[in-house]
This record gives sequence, structure tokens and C-alpha cells, in this order.
Amino acid sequence: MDQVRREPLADQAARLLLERIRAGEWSLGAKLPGETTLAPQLGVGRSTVREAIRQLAGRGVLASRQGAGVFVTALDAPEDWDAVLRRADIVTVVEARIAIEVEAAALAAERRTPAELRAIRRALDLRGERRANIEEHVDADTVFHRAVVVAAHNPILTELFDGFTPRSRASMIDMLRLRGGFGGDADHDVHARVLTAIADGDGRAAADLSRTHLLAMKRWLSAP
Amino acid sequence: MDQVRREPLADQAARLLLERIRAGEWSLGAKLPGETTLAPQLGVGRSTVREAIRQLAGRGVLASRQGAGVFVTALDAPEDWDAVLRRADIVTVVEARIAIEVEAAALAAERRTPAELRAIRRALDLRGERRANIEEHVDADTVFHRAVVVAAHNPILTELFDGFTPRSRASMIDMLRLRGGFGGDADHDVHARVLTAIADGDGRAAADLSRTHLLAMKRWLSAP
DNA sequence: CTTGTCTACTTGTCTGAGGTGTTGCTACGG
DNA sequence: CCGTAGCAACACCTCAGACAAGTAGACAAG
Repeated sequence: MDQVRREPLADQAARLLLERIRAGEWSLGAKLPGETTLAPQLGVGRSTVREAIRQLAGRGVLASRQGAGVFVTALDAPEDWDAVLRRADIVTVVEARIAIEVEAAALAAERRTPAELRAIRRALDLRGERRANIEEHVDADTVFHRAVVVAAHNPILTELFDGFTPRSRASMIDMLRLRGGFGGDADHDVHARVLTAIADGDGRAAADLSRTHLLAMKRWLSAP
Repeated sequence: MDQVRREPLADQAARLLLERIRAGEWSLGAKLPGETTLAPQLGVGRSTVREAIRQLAGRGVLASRQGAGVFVTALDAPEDWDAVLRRADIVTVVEARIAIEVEAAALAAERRTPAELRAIRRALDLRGERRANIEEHVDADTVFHRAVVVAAHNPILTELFDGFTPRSRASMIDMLRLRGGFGGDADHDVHARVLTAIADGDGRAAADLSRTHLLAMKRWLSAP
């Protein structure tokens, strides 16, 4: 139950600043007040303000120049992709994952190198280890799926998969914490059979198995 | 020319960390060394390391949890789309289109509204008209494909399709100008059958037909 | 008008301190 | 043998203060 969890002040400050930027308080290219002015205004220390600014700088919203100040470089430019994902229902994201991963599995069966096959097998072994930590389990699962996508030798598919990862990860962790029940032995068996299909060069089977698994995940995530 | 411009240490540190993450020094979900360990390792102060971490956190690469540590949440920041597509081979783009459109066709067969069905049919009619202008023909084809994707009711798939359009369009126009030969009556017939399958709610057929068509396009585009 | 200098202001960096949350070990009780 | 409570080490969070480094505007000299 992390409902009451305290959000770090730096994150809160970054969120407040972003809201004020979106509200048009400072237009594109405008200079923000100095850190020493902003700190008491937000009720936090200067270091905290700096970390908030860094956070927004990482997203391309702000840019700071020593001696000059901090300037608005975009009214949330990464809005495009990030916002689409954030706004999207988790079911929508999973459907997109189905599109990417099913095709990737088929391609991987045709193109995987021995090294990639070893990487997938290693990821499967790690995935099989029992873990108390939910996040670690989700991450281990992600490593396996990513290894399959990488073996497809298509940088666009890999890029797309990486784009989905954060959103997908958050939802899966939330759902597992709430009611668990996904990722048992049967689940692990499907992954093992995907590996076998890829090893055998059976693209059709790899695609079908991936689809089956992801459809099950979709149902599980969208259950009431 | 910013040749002489000195890069802040925090930015350098962030770049170094990102390189080490990309190099696989810490895999997805892994925990980074503590700030107090990282600082002397990078040759900077603790607060500088913190700012570097915040910067990468803003890009979604890292996430820090008080008391626990700093963890890798993504292997790659969402790179600029245009750059990825520009670099990618046209065959790679078509493979991604296959992934998106095949899945979209299946979903469209299940979810399309009567209005969307009319839109697809109208696009098909426009596509069938003979044109002297190559670009207009490619655009008419694109309108049809996009109408199908829109009918899937998945904003992410739509967004992806729109992202591919410019790159795909350029290649198709170039190839048609060079040797033509794609987009004849047989081609038009496949599109008509996709429409029929979607109208009948036959997702499997819609997916198979789309795959067949796009695979033909892939072969055509990759032929010597 | 151009140029050089000076100054106030801004961001960059480091250090030290205290606070709070997490994790893993250990000893206790069953 | 096992589960649990307590504890301590460790990690991140926040602040305050100090000095360094860079910028931009004011201003006087040429």
C-alpha cells in the first residue's frame, strides 16, 4: 500500500514547475527566476530546486546556462510519445506489445544467432528463479522478452519495445501487488516453449505462443 | 560554434552513466552503486552525482527509492523517432509496419463502427481511381491503410503508423518512379478483400490478407 | 561608436550535517 | 526447526553555507 508514500520534494518541485510552464507563466525561450529566488518561493532548499531543474532538463523542457540562467526550451516536447503512453489504457499498451512481440518472435526464429539464443536461454533461467521481490520478477520477465525482440534484428521493433517498457512495468507491478496470480509455472512453461520454437526456427509456433501468452496477460490486466 | 563551451560536470557524469548502462554494466532492474561510491569513482562530488541521476530519472532511465538505492528502469532513453527511422533500412520499416498493421487489421475486424467501415470503403474507392501522379497514388493507398488502423481503436497503433508514414511514403515513391510494377489490379483486389474481411468481422482473414500484401511489398522494396 | 573594464547576478560544485526509509542480520520465543 | 521482533548498517533526501566560474549590463575611456 504505497498510497501514502511521500513524494520526494524534488519531484514535487519539478511537477509544480512543469505545471507553471504549461500554464504559460514563462513562454518558450523565457528565463526562469534564479534558483535563489525560486527556492524560497517553492519552500525548498536550493539543492532541491536544482535537482528539479535537472529532472526537467533531462526531459528537454529546461536548459540552464551557467552565469545566464535557466530557460524554457520546450513546452513539454516529449509530450508526443510519453504523453500518449501515459494517457493510454494499459490494455492499449499490451495490444501494441502484442503487435510488436508476436512479429518479433517470428523474425527471431528465422534470424537469431547462437549467441542470442544463449542470451534468451540465460534470461529464461533467471526468470525461473523464485523471488520475493515483485519488481525483480517483472524486470527478469522483461529481460527475457527483450532478448527475444533483440534477436529479431530489427532496431525499430527494439526501440518500440523499450518505449513500452516503463509503462508496462509500472502496471504489472501494481497489479501483482494488488492481487498477484500471474507468472506461475504454467506461465513459465509458455516462455520455455517460445524459446524452443525460436531455437527450432519455427516462426509460426513462436508467434502463436507469444500471442497466447500476451493475450492471457491482456485478459489478466483488464479483469475487474 | 560551441566548440569551446565547457560541459557541466553533472552533464558529463550523466553521459558517462548512460554509456555504462547502455554497455550493459547494469542490466534492467539492477541497482547502481551508492552515491557515495559513485562520486569518487566519477571524480565528482555527491551532489553532482545526484544531479546526474536526476537528469537520467527525468528521461526515465533511472529511478531512485529512498533507503533502497538507484535502479535501472530502461535500457535506453526514448530516442528521437525521426533519427531512428532515418537510420533504418526501408525493409526494417516495412517489417515494423507488418507488425502494426496485421494486428490492427485483426482488431479492426472486431471493433470497427459502421462509420469507420464507410470510411475504409470510401478510401478503397479513391484508391482504385487511375492516376498519372505517382505521389497521389501512394497517398491514396496510405489513406486506406490508415483508415484500417484507426478502426482498430488503439491510439498507440495509430500513432506508430503515422510515425512510419513519411519514411514509407518516400521509399515507395522512389521505387515506383524507378521501376513501377506495384499496385496493379491484383494489388487492388487484396485491399478489397481486406475490407470484406473487416466488414465480416473476420479478424483472422483480415490479418492474413494484410500480412500477405505487406510481405509482397517488402519483397518488392528489397528486390535488387 | 567602439572597446575595455568593472560589477552584480547566476549557475556550478563541494562539503558537512541531520533526517528518514529500506534491508538484512540476529536473537528470542514458539 | 521456524517465524518474528528488534536492531544496526546502509542508502537516499534535504538543507545550509561557501567558493568558483561564467554572463550580461553599466559605464567610462579612446
